[in-house]
Amino acid sequence: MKAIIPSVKGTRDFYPADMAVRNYLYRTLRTVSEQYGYQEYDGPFLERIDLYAAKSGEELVKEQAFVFPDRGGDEITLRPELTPTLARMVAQRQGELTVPLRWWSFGPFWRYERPQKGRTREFFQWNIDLIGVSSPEADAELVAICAEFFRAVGLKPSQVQIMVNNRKLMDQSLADLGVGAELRPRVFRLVDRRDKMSAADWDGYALEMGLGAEQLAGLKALLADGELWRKSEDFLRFFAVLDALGVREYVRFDAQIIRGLDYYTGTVFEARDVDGGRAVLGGGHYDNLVSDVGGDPLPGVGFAMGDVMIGVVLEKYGLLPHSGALEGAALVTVFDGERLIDSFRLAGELRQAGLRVVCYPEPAKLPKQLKFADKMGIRFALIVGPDEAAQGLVTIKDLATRTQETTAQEKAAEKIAEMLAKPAAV
RNA sequence: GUGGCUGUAGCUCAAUGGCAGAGCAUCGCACUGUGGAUGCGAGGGUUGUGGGUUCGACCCCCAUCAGCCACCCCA
Repeated sequence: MKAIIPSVKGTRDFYPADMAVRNYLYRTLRTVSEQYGYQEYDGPFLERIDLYAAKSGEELVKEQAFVFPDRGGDEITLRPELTPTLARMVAQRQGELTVPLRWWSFGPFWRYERPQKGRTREFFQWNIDLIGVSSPEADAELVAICAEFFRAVGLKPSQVQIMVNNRKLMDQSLADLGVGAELRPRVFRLVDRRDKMSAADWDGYALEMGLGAEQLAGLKALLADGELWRKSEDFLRFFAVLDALGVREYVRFDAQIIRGLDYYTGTVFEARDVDGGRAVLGGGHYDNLVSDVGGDPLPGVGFAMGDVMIGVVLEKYGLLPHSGALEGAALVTVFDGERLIDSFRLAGELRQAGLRVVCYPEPAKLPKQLKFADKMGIRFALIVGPDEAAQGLVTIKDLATRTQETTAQEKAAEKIAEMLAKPAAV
């Protein structure tokens, strides 16, 4: 191959088969979102850098956003996340929006990261938030939506688990251990890193930051305590909702889940491939998001799921749709040069009747045309040769069932609908 | 941004420093009114790119780009 201009690093080309996967995700998460009464929204793909500088932390803007000057000299960024945009949109119309808001979105985002498996520089993300209520039930609803999505794509609780914790509970538990308030944020970071360090290093790090030996022992006991949530009234209510919604089996308490983001103030959760440990989505409860961009305080809970990692996981479990097929489509074959125009005419009539129709664009041998239909996943092939043409007939061949019948051309659309209704089997 | 591994046909991969190959896929033919099989055949390569060492480089060295892995980060 010579001199093909390469694509931008970390971007993906969406061939029809890839596009089918992307649309499958979009369709599925839309269905789940809408079943819970959430409304779709979106913001601009370009934002002023100030929007993120105000909030998300230095790392995001300085290291991981695509930033460039526009012709007027303003610093513009390709959006690396949606939450600040959401906060602004809510703040701008805070007086007129009816809370609680239930909003979702699916669109492209860009982060200037080093690409690897499950991580690209251009990706799609599902964002879904419930804003305006602060209750364990609201948090549970979002977690339930996660679980419903997993169920909808065929992921089982044995394959993916949503792990939940609560920062307030952890904060209180640390206080009970005698850990001072000023030290607790650093202990959170420590907890967040536990799987990334050796046990010895982790212990050393803990002691170094000022934890006493008995406090460290207490912390370890805390992290290992799978029943810690039972001490929390909020958690009891939270899990009761998940029970009621029938998704309890997807969710489990894990005191080690902290999440990196500073703005989470209560419930935090992330979902992972059980056999791989990589997070496919994450979210939590926040109290101050809207006030951070200048609005009045308004609590909320939400999560974000990228298309890349969930795609990797679905692929791994063989849950991606084998796409490419032109569902329910028909191919009108071309018998010879003289009848080419008749084929186009028939194709046009069938389209008028509501069918998805491909017309072979030139005369060719019948086997070749049938092979083409096969490879394209087109189920029906229509043949009008001299025999049929003389009587205004058409032969409809069902490639899936290997059967065919000949009918009047006017009845072809009807006949195909009839054949479509029958399961293809095979 | 840091460290490491890997780049050979569309795909998966071979080839002691000595003639760049196979399978699958694609296309054609067997097959002028019937598809997934079979057989035969064809096309397809500046070995990621650019330098260097060597009589000679897919192979060794340097750089660069890309993919992957770990870190970082995970909005």
